[in-house]
Amino acid sequence: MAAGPAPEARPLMNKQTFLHNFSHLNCPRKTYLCYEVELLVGENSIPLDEFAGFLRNQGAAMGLEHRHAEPIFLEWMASWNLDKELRYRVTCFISWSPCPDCADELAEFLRANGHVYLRIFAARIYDRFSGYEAGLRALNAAGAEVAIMTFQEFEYCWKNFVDHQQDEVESFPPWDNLVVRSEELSQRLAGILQNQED
DNA sequence: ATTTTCAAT
Repeated sequence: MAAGPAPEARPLMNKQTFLHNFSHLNCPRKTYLCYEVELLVGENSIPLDEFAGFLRNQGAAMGLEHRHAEPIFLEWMASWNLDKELRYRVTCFISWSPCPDCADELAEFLRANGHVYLRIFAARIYDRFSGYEAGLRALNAAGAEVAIMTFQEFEYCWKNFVDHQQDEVESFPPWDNLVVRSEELSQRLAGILQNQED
């Protein structure tokens, strides 16, 4: 292998931050979003490591504009200038599912960017605002795959987005009832996506 | 924390 430049050390999430924010046992007032991008070439997908990382929503500080995680992510995506002649799959792992407004913004983005396929795995369903069901359906209808994170996705994030401080990746430490809670949320989401009413 | 929702819907 030729010795290229040192790989960019992309920021990794603190272990406690991940466990606290993605757990079903908590309802933190903040949202974390991990993302990765693959280039789709024929039957293959090529991970684009320069477009992988995580972010969180902004706000809660006095005087600063509150921003949900999704508009920030949309801004980042726009800055990447992904080639419209190519096809990409963008995957997000987000600790709260998108609120109605963010779901609409994401749907609008997808309508304007047919070269981007979006998958969203949410740890929990954010149902604080009325219309959240319709928002998730709109996102789904715009072509996004919307799903609940299962053990597999939590473990994947743990391996790929979390700082283990050592070379060896510790195995993901699941919380109580992870599998059951994830399954319940998946059932609930399936009902939301199938339903035509609110 | 026996925390409960991207805080102020």
